[in-house]
Amino acid sequence: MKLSTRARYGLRITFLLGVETDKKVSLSTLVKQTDLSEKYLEQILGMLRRGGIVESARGSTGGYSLSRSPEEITIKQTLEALDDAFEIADCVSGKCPDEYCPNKLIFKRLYDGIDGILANTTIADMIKDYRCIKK
Amino acid sequence: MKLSTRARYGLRITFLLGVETDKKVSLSTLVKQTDLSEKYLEQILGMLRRGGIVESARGSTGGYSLSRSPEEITIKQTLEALDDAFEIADCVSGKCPDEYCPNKLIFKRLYDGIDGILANTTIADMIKDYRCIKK
DNA sequence: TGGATATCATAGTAAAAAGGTAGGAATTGC
DNA sequence: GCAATTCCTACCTTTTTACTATGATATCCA
Repeated sequence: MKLSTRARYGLRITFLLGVETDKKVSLSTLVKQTDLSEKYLEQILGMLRRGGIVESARGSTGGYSLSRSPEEITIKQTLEALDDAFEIADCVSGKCPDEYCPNKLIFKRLYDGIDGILANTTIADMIKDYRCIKK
Repeated sequence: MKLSTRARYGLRITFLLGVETDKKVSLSTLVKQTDLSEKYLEQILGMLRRGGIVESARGSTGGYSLSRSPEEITIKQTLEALDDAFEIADCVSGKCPDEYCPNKLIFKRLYDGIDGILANTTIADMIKDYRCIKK
């Protein structure tokens, strides 16, 4: 039940792009801000792009930016783009072979709790929170 | 963010023992009820015992039983015995090197949500839920 | 038009974790 | 003493994680 490091980095990157709304930020700039290797970061950005979280522009003045405003990007969407399913167990998605699985209800409850938080928190919230603790 | 299979099995075993309160259940009986290998099950039961969830009696009339009543065993305690930390990220436990980590607040929120559910649901609740869907 | 500066796609790889298996020792009841 | 049980722990195989590395492709601009 841990989040992958990729998910954590990805969330952080999305946050960084959220702070710079509407500006294209190049990979090399993000490398400086995160201390991650260029290639690894690139891979994570690729996932975020394919997941519809970020947009990219190629060429010498290219870079990355959020595909929507931070208010419209939920943490759930971001984590999903990074392949982090947060699907506690197969019970929840109905793949459980056992119709009367005793775990089913508790897992469902847990899933709904997590889902509610992730789906109702956006990148904008992260930014707001951050500005709050920085003061 | 998936629960380990060990955690799932362990929870299920705890549930099974909860149904048979105060009776000693032997490993071989549990094998029949779960379709898991004897040795694997034994390992899981060992963790539950060391975690204070189940008690065991050796010898030819031995077996396993819950160490407390189902009402007094939370899902959280059970999962902890099975090494499933559900500690989303190090941020939460204060091991984050970055004092102003932008992920910190969202992860904290998530952790608290999960923790609240797990700490307030017991094996007795699982049994009640189960009897409910069985009807 | 060519080269500098970007992103894009994907293969490879070392280390760790997950998911078991296996062998044998210790305990208890009869 | 012997059968039935739990206990301890080393080992093994497969999958996943967390990167690294290589090269292709696109765009701007002098």
